[in-house]
Amino acid sequence: MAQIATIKKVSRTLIATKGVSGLSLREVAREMGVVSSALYRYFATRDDLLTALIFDAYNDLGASVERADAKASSESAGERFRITARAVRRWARRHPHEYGLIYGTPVPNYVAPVSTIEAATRVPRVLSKILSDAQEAHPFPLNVDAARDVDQFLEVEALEEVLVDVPREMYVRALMAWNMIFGFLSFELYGHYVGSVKNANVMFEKVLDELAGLLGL
Amino acid sequence: MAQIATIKKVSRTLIATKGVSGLSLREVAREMGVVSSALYRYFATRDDLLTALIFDAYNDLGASVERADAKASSESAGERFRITARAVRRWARRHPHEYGLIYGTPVPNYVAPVSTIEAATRVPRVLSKILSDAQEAHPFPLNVDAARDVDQFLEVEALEEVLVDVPREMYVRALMAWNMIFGFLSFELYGHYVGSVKNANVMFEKVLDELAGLLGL
DNA sequence: TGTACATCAGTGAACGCGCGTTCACTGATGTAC
DNA sequence: TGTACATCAGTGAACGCGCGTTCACTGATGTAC
Repeated sequence: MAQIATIKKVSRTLIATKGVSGLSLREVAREMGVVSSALYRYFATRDDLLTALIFDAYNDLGASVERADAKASSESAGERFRITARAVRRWARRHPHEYGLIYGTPVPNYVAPVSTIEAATRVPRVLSKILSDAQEAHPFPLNVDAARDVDQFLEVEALEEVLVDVPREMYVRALMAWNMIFGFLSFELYGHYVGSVKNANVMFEKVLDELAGLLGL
Repeated sequence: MAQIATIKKVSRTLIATKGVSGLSLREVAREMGVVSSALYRYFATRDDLLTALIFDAYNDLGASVERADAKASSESAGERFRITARAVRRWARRHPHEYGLIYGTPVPNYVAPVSTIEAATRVPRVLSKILSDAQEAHPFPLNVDAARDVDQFLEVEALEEVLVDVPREMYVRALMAWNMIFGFLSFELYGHYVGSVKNANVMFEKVLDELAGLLGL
């Protein structure tokens, strides 16, 4: 295995036990049975390693979700929505610390490079495609008011490249659904459902039902 | 000012610049012009200080929200809901790092003591009171199905103590609204709306409209 | 009113630790002629 | 086929740093008789 891949793999298991702030080049090196300065051949700095991990996390999540949707291509839009949302959740539960890397509290003073932005849109793109397919199959009655001032508070030009063929009337609800899915996962993974939700699997399905209703799926 | 209060105050400003993981007793001491061992008179360990800060954050947020709702007591339920949700958001934006302390990625290996749990329910309690008042004033048509298996996946006994007089049919949507508000703030504060939402104030209002609709407010 | 003692807040040195990063280096492997 | 050289992966010592925590201590303030 290329050393870069090994370093990243070890880093991921380290993050899984100690959290992001506990990731240190020295410990990665120790774990690999190599001297710490050896890693500088592959990553110029600790932040560069972090960037690579963040980039990979977005892409790994994105690829999982794309795969799930591809397998569900013959299903109804409502079913596709649920299947892809479940894929997001499955990935998050399997990789909680990588989830934290991309959706948790940002590392102070760390600035994500532009390259991660594109990777970050893979999930929204899938959800968006489902919405536009649904709208095409049987149009959902749209509230005309909902589109009127949307350009006042949303970046419509940028959004149009992700929410392709999704009517502007749906933008707010589409963003809400996206946000709700990740908000749910943060609550689930970070323990805020302790004492209120005892079966997150079922609760997630209920939330998906509500979101599907909101989106006309 | 009692030294304990000073230590906490300095810790909060330190967290605000360096993040939670950057909080160190030595730096707090330095900032106070005191030797680091002096702090051990007040906090037996770094984690104890962290616990105090988390406890305070929940209570500070809870008190803000309670105050906002108390001032809005003569408003309609829909207006009270919006006012208190805005109070949550205002607090979060003014104290982003304390928000992160309680709703961000948990500190690895840190276990919150039971005492924080009660403090954490202050916000849900306010939202819940608004719901039950609304239901009393003009009952919202409830979907009977929504209450049937609720005890299968929710901690109904515990929830009944927070969601007092709120019909079980509303539990799922009530939890969703609570989760959505904090999910929104995490996205806003952690930069996930960069490139899609350009005016979070307006977007937040749209989200509140949708949630109010869902809750029958 | 004065003395004796206890309490309290903070001092300063030290412990052992881990970190990111630099730098001159060695030794193995691959390439060119 | 053999020699000379370049490339590559990793070494090991060192830099300067900050951390949490312990411990015996000093000196000021408060209290009791």
